Amino acid sequence: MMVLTLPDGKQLNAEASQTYSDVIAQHLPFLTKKALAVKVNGEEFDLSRTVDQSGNLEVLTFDSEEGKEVFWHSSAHVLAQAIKRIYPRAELTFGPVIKNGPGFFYYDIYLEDKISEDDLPRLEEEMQKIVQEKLPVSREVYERSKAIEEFKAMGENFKAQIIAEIPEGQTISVYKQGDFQDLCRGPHVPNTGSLGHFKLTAISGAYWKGDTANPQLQRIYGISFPDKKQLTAHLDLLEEAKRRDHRKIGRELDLFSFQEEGPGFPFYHNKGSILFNNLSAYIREQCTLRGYEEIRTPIMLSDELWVRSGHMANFKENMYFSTVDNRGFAIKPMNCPGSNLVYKTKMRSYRDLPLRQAELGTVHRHELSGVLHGLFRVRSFTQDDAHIYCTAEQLEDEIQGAIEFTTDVYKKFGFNEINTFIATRPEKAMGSDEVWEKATNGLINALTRKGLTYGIKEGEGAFYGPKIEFNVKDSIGRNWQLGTIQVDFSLPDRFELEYIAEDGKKHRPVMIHRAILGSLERFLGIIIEHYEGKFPLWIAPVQVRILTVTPAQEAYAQELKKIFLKAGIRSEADTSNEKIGYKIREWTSQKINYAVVIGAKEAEESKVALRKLGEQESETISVDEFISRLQSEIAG
RNA sequence: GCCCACAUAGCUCAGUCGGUAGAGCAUUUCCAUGGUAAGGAAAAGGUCACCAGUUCGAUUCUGGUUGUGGGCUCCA
Repeated sequence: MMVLTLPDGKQLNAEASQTYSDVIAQHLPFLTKKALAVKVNGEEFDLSRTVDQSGNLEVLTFDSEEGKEVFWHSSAHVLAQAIKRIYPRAELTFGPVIKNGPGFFYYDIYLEDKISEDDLPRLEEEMQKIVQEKLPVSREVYERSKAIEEFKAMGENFKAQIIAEIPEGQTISVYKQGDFQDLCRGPHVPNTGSLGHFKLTAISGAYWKGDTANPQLQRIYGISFPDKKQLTAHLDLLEEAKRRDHRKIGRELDLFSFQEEGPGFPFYHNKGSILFNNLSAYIREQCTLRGYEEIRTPIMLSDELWVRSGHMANFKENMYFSTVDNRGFAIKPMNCPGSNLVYKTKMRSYRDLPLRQAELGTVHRHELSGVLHGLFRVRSFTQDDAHIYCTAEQLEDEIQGAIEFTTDVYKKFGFNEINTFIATRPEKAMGSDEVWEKATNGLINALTRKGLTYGIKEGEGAFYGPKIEFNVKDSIGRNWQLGTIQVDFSLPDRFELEYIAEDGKKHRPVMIHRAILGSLERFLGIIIEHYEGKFPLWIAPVQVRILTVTPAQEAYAQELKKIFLKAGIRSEADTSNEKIGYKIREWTSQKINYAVVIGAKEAEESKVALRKLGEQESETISVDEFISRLQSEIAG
């Protein structure tokens, strides 16, 4: 007799001869349909397994992350089965569940025939058929040599290789469903009928084990949901994301462009430039309020500096170089070395610390051509960077201040759901364990004191110190990684940074690198998509468009423009020879916050007919009233 | 950088089975003088990304270059 404890503390008795399906059918009938697999004492099993231990039992359904993984992993198997039915010569390789990318799962196959996007509907159909066939999924444990032999006999040479590489002592399991079998750790859903609706979302090339020297594989990405409605909802979300694509909106609203002459180097048009400047001004203002000093360091600095900073050793492939007067220079890929040179221009006292040096620094990084992507991934960008020099004792307070600063800024943009991660010591790292532990604890304590929960990204810290990463969720639920706070014990050493402490002796300060928006370019791209180009008034490049009903109001329109300019309101006038309906349409498509329509009546009485973007009604008010309303809205 | 796809007017896209191209929108001009999501007409606008090759002839076929898009870590 086994005793299983559910997450809510309820206990069930089970016979050793029973399977987990039996247990669920007997004790938890409401879960019979939804159950995909079980987790017993932290380990996941198929429902068809017999109960062989007492302990904690969790029934995995699509509602949990782990349940989704099982669902998607089984979906990948169905994809593979469909591929094998249509392309019997295809050889299977890997078919994992993924966290980011164009699908929830993919399957990499080796096949000489090219599969094209046009072939995907046929595969989807076959997958749907496999679900309707309700094939039971069974698990078998194999002995290594037998498994290799069998997969080789099936022509699955990649699978045979994978099996050969499985570490000694690990169980080799094979899952079968109908005419299909695949090597897999599992667990899987009990029956292909437990799966739902599929959509194959992308097809691309990949390499065996990600190495370009290896054979080229074809990768098919897919998504799946138990419910057709959920699938439709997700496809709608993808459509929505397409509508919000910052590259498209950037062109439509005349914000920025890219030119062949500068791949990866954005050109800001006037309106994009205003947005950029507004972001910068906001960050400057906030930095000043929080006791930061602003500096500006050169774009190009001599090679020796980059040797000293370690960038030549660690970052060279991403840097641009130049030779001037027979001396080597590098264009800065980061701002920290320049900031350190400023630090060293005078003897610093402990009374100067913490010294918070901010820089809106434009850096250049040579990214691989294939990864460039609108404003999200560029080769030249401006960071809202800052370097805080402080004593070890001040570290935690400074980190806490930086956290508060960061979350305040995100909230200003309506990013209310913020997730934080701590990236810990990587394998290759500088500094003693003790120092790392202290720094990591400093980060954890600061987060805890702010009442923030955090995830751990094991081994993902920088080589010179641990970091906090901030993630935000945008208006359509997508996650973006934005700022980081990093503790650095290495650069102060390399640059021999010092301050005179109370004891009259020289000490080494600790350095914190922090960026909130990260890259202004990327951040701008994110808020374009987040707001769908409908920026809040305070940051909008154009806040009001003046629309004349007839050309007779042109003079009044120009007068209003001047008045608005003086009042600090960004406006433009549409005095074109078009009907008002046409102008309203244009104004709407430009997503400008307000329209003021002026006809003969308004011009006569110094009034405006005000209409807000997204609203149908307009309201006639005096110019003064309009200005004071806008000013108070801008002030927030 | 690698793989696949794409590159035709400012934008979105047709088209040419090899005989140098077209629409809608935008632009300009004219008419209409208008009240909250497209009034009408006309004109102008292209070395069909770039460089070679094949051909009597290439925007079209072939190769290369550049740029753009989707991928290229997830692990049986």
